Amino acid sequence: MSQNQTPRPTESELEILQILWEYGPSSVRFVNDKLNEEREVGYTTTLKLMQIMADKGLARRNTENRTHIYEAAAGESDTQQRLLNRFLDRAFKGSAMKMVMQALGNHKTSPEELDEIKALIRRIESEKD
Amino acid sequence: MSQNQTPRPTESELEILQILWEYGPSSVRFVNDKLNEEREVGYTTTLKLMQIMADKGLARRNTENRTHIYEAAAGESDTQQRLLNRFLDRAFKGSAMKMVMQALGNHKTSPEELDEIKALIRRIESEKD
DNA sequence: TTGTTTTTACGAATGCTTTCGTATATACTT
DNA sequence: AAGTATATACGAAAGCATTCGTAAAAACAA
Repeated sequence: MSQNQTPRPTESELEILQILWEYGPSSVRFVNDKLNEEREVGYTTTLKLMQIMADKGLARRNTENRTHIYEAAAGESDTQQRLLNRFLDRAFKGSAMKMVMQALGNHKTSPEELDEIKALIRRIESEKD
Repeated sequence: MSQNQTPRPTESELEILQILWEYGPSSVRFVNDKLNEEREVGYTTTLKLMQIMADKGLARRNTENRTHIYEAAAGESDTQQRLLNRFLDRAFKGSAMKMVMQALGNHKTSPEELDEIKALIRRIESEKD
């Protein structure tokens, strides 16, 4: 029997994951410094959170050296997909359409981005075989 | 000085708001029954939640009769928009594009829905003036 | 009127997330 | 070697969301 899927991260955990995804395996010090560019967070607060994340299986850590190095256990896209599905259910009763319409409607989307979406739609449509 | 914006609903509160949006002003009994179609929830649990929602300004209630009637204070679209913006920031660092691509890519979207989105894109493109 | 049902009100327990103080170990500096 | 800086570990406090027990009031039924 293998382990279950990694659990859903809390908001603070997600904030840390974003940093791990962007910069790769990092020390607590590094992550805490990054967090403090946004808002004040105590070092031991970040440490504790990252320890919990390792416990939960959200992050892996290398403890060979004194300074432990943490890395995200799950990929960014996988995690986003899971969070998105859940959010979709809760806030939009599962209607991806409604949500996409809201997102496109209210976020001023650039022409280039619209082109990208059109390209994606064409790709999806042609995959129908 | 007027009141601040209505606060962000928690997950349980959102569940109740969905019912209020769908069925309009409702009693605690009605909402609790609806919730119980999905999962078991005690009556006083629902009552308490709805009282808190009234406190927070998420719902308004009419207390003229013995059975209080609650209604959502904010509209569904407004609330969805606010939740979406926040979710976008947290999970997708604010990139609506990335999220839309994920949503379209992984949710099997029907041809009709794709057409709707194409229509929306055309509308956005033509609004450029 | 007396007992039953339905409703609101209140408070408290539980559980989860976040924050941080303190202790201890390890490395670095002089 | 002694003192300072940096790291992990641990536990507990604080805050918030959720759940529910109990009491009191109001309506209804016999």
